[in-house]
Amino acid sequence: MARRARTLDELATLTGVSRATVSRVINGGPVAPATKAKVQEVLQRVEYRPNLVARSLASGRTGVVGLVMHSPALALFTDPYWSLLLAGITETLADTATGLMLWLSHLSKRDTLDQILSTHFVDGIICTATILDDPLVDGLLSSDLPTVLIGHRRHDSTASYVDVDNESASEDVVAHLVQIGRRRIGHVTGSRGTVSGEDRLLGYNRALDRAGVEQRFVADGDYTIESGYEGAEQLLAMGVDAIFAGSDAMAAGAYQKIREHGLRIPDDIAVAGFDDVEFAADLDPPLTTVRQNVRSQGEMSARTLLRLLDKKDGSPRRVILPTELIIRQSTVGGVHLDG
Amino acid sequence: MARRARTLDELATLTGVSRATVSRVINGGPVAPATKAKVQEVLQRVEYRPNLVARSLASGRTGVVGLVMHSPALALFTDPYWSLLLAGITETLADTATGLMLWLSHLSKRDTLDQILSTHFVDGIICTATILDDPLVDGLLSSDLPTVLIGHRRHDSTASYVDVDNESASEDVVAHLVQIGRRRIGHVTGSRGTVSGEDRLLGYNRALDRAGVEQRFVADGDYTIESGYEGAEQLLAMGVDAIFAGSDAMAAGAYQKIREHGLRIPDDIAVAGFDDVEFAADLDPPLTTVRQNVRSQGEMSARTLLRLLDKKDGSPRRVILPTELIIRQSTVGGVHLDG
DNA sequence: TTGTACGCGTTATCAT
DNA sequence: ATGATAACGCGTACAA
Repeated sequence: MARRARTLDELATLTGVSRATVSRVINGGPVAPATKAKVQEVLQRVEYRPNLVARSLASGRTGVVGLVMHSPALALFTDPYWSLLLAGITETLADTATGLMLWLSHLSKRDTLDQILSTHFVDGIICTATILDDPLVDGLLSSDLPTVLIGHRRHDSTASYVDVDNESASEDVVAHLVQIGRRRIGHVTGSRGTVSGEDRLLGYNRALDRAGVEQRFVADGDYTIESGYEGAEQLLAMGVDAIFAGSDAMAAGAYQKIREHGLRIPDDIAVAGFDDVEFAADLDPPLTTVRQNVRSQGEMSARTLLRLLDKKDGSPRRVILPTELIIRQSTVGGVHLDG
Repeated sequence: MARRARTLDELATLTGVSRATVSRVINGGPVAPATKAKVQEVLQRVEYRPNLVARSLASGRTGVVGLVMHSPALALFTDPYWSLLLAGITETLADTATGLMLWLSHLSKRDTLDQILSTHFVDGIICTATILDDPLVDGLLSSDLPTVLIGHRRHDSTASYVDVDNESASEDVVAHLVQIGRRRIGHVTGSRGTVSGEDRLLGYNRALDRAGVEQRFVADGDYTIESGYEGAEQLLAMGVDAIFAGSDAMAAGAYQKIREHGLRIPDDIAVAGFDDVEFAADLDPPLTTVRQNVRSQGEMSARTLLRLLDKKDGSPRRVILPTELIIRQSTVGGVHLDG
């Protein structure tokens, strides 16, 4: 076994050419075929591994991107949303041998921002943006670090993001409830102040506006099963005949409350959710909901950032991923839609 | 607002001292109180952020550690084991402002190893080691990169690891089954070839050895609910009066099969699991199992690596975390233990 | 106490 | 096509 060469200089003396030439062989510069072959032969033998830190210092690029997932720590490790996102991102990055640095929500936003901006370890950042006004997001956008947001459509002309159209999707759900004859439609909101929560509420209102329905029944939730349970309580007291929950988890909570009241789904109360998580189809009755492909949101965010880094035009890129209304028995009972 | 200074040199000219002195102020070298104050005053104003890449190249350390989680991608984002581990690790690292680079299982082990070893971006590695013979683990251990293994007790004198004593814990479970009068005790193993699977099987055998019980009933599983269901089928055919499943998920599968056979738990068949996942206490009847604190395994692995990096003595550190036998109704029925 | 100067391992810009 | 050589930004002996 040949001793492993650690630096370009060692390789240079080993091959008898200059360090610059070895570098060219590795990075694909103009080299004579003969010397190229000679150097490559040595390269095979000595298991040379370029020092990426040195390379970064010289080239200004690291081949590593950062991922910021700032959310209540508990949700981060409970809600499949985050792991699906991570799955999509890491998978895409692996294709291009791009490394990933992770910032979770253990630090304050201020500290996280500081760390990211001083760490010149990353070429760009993917940042989940769940709340409306986020100093971390603002800080990233006003820095010169290429950034892609997930879940937040910014009106800033400089921002790149990947998102789903929560508002339109919610509008579709509520329009569906109207179409099946419901008029007293309640909404358990997602967490107020979050982008998705507010947008879904907007969609609810817009659908009713368009349908000419005036009465609104709104209870604030926070995406948890419990808040769905409690929100349903409030809405039932108002005499609703349908509940659009801002998440499937809250819909599950509503199911429980509705059942406790001795009411039937959908005969007495139609129920719809949002997310199409795994258990949505297993509920009794199966839940009408909105499918959003979280994993592909992760993929797209990574792809978007890579493109941003690749071409040097800093023009922002915006991606709105499609959603799909999944109609199940919680709104249409046993009725055959196409019958 | 003052323009932000980007380098030590800029700070030097800004303050009128040399770059070295500025560096000393930042890193705590010997500096005269007067100049120190002067420099710090400027430091406040200009939002200087040290370039960690350059610092790394000069100092040889990066302040970043790597985490390798190589497992079937599906399990990675389904099984709470991984997210709990990640939670413990990231939380601990955040305390010391240590960064985290993540390698998931999207690349082959060979490629992953190559990436890690050439990336001089990390000072050390935390690596989950689930299977017995893992080229990735071997590669890391034979490199000069400080490495902490999770879930794998290596006999190599150089290896550091954090693990639970699967063998003893399993022995305790089976001893408990013996103690409540069972003699035909079956075991649905975890995935063969994995450290935990093999160790838990060893514990099963050791307990029966000690109890003088000769008959063994073993069905191979793979930690999934389905394999527990099928393993129970085999064991029931052998006429067991107790089933020790290598995981709670498999125990849940066994419950289902036992119920299909019209048998009662624990009256006809006592059942025990391993992990004490969330749903274990909610099963009917609640499941006797082994609690292992996965989150603290994550914490300890991070702490161990940090210590390894801190003190320069390369002496390996081994941590075996305690487990706890949680006795519930799936083995003892309604009997009061202390009654 | 402070400043000078070298080194870390690359990439990139010059000449040659 | 190739080889010096200057950055890249910082730490740190060493000298002053």
